[in-house]
Amino acid sequence: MSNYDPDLSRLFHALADPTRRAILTRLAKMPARVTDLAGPTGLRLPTVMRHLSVLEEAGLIATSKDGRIRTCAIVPEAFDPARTWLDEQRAIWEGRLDRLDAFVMRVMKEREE
Amino acid sequence: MSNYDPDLSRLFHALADPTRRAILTRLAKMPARVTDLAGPTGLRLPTVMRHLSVLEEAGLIATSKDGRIRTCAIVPEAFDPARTWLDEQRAIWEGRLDRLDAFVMRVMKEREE
DNA sequence: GCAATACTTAGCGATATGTCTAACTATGAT
DNA sequence: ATCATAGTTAGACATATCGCTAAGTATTGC
Repeated sequence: MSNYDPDLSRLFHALADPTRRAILTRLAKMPARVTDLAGPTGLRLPTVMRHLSVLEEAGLIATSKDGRIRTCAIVPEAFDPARTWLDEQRAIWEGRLDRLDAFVMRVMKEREE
Repeated sequence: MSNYDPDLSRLFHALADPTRRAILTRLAKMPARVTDLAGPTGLRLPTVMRHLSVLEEAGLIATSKDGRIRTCAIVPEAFDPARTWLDEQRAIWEGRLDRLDAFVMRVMKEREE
């Protein structure tokens, strides 16, 4: 089970902040510069920088610098482990339902006899 | 856009802790008492209680008390908003790819002329 | 009744998080 | 060379988080 994976913790933690989610949504549309990202948030540049570094350490964005401009881009595959974990939980839960179904079926058959 | 939804923040935050994920995986298999959940974690009861209340406030689990025993159960639908948000991001990103595709197709057609 | 069981509450301490201001570096434009 | 732009670093501050111990309450079993 991947629960104790620190990457997964970092990923979910990165997604737990509204500003960071807004930045991701913005970047999902197209890459952007740091200042462009800061604008809509109403936050100061250093604050946004911090959010960006959280996102980058979680692998959710990649950045590169050209001259004095840093361009940020989303890394779509980075969302996969989160999705996979959610899928796993659902599978476990559904597996439990399946076992319940099997149980009910068995009881019903026994009744027929 | 649901980014500024505090529920979503609470949800992702609840999922960002390995102990809480382990608890959820355990509960996905079947409901359990508080002490049963605490056992595998190696953490003290009050600490586990805190995790449980974070999970409950995020809507991920529901608990009920019978006598002196509190039983915790998973709430599978509670994962949906996280899943939905991830889907939305993917849709936005894929929409961008689609537009890129369309652009490439147009350029190719223009070249043919 | 009394002891054991199963939480629950209160409060402490270390560390992490999210925000800011102030001062700095590097690059581009004139 | 000078100045504006774009980002960076350093440090402060309030609050939140995660773990703990110690001391409660409420139920159950003998």
